[in-house]
Amino acid sequence: MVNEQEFLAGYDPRAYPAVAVTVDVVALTIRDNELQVLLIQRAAPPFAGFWALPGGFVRPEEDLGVAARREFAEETGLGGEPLRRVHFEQLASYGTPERDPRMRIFSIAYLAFAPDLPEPTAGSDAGDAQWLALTALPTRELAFDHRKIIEDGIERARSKLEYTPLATRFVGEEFTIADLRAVYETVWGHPLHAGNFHRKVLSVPGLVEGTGATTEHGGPRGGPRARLYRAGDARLLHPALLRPAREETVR
Amino acid sequence: MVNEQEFLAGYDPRAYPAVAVTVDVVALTIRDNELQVLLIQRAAPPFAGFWALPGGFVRPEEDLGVAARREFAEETGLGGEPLRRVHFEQLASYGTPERDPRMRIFSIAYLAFAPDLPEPTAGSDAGDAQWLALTALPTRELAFDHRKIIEDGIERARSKLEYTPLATRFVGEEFTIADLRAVYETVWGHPLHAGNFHRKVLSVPGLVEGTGATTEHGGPRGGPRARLYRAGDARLLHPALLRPAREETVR
DNA sequence: AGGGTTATTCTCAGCTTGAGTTATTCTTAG
DNA sequence: CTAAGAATAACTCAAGCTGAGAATAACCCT
Repeated sequence: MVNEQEFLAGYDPRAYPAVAVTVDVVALTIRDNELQVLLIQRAAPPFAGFWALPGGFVRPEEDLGVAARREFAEETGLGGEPLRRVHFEQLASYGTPERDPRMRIFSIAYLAFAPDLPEPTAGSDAGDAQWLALTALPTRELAFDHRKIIEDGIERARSKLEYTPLATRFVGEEFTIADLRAVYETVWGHPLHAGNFHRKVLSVPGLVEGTGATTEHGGPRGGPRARLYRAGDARLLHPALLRPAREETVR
Repeated sequence: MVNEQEFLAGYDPRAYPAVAVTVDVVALTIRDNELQVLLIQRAAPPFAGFWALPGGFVRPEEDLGVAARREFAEETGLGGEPLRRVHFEQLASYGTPERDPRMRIFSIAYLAFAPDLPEPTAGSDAGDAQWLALTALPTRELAFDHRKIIEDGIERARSKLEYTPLATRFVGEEFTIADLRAVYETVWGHPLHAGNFHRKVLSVPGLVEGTGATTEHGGPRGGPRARLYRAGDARLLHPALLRPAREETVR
């Protein structure tokens, strides 16, 4: 047994089997009223033909968050202002020795939240990138431990909706309370009481601020014009917008 | 620009400058009514004489969590059942290119919560390991980005007390409600209403379960014998035990 | 013009919270 | 031995928040 000092001082890590560090991005968006995740189809082994998260090696002088944004941008063709509206945060790291059959690869996963984006095929250099609905995920063959990473990302997203204004990242610059409610219902996967949600959203300080304007028309199936809102300046929601407790998740 | 498949398939990462992956452990405990963190004093450059988190390289066939536990055990001399009572969880990863002057080192930080432990000098192989009160931290010179890592760990601990039974990890097997309250007050850094805390702890399902026994004596300055409790089987607290909102943290 | 749909506002009971109080048990100082 | 001080545990009460349901009004479509 040696301690850190001796280890760092007396040992050349280059003598170790090489390791590599990648970033993988769990990019979530809402399309067609479904939560969708960005996947690319692998062309080469291992896991050729399997679907995988966008990601790749961190470059020598590159910061982790920068690498995650770069990988996301490469696959989606997104840049400039639209890219700035996408929220990135570090999710977790994965480093089981056998997670990649070629060598020891540590992956630092990032979570990205984007408003409704176009199919990524146009303008990107990824031959086979696509948004996939979460409901279609169980039947897909996923590479490496990416299924686990996606599950972790979804759980993070669900809980972050509770106590941060993250939901506003899934909608456009201006939105209605119903738009916001649709985000919560989609991510949490069950319907909410429209009246109570409305009351709650307006009562939490800094969640949304009114623009004074309304939608041009009512909804496609009727109803009055809805008021438009912008994201407020809160970074945490107090009191939080809690999802209904499910007994199973507690124990 | 190449995508992940081409990159992984066509590029030998060994041609890159070598990178290394370490784990660092933010181990928190409560001693003398203060939140304390485990630090070791570096003997060799860089940052010789500075204090640092226990940590070291992840071994070739070693899982991340295992590496974190190993590093913690090496510094504290802890093993067996006492070590099993320590809670470990992954905190975050740090990989800024210039965070270590020698080479590109990615660090995956873990957070550990332990009940009152002895000074780590006895039985460990770390010449200069010690528990340091958080209040003494600002005047210490810390190596690398370890100050930032500790801050992230503390914030994580504070918020995990709210919605998990983590506080029971800072006390012994059996404890009184007052013991538990002391944990919350110490970690959150401000006093709580004893009566309300008592009511709340007993009303959250699965947080604690009574043992039927009481303490042998009353408190050192008087008061009746307190009932003893054990940790319950809840993994999440519903409803959560929220810390009083501080306006500054919200925006 | 009328039926169905939706945004927004109300009502109301039940629950939780913050703050304060009370009864009781125990330690310590005198 | 006794009184003062301290802490546990239980209780009260007002205020705020939640879930459920309903009312109102604006708007789409046929």
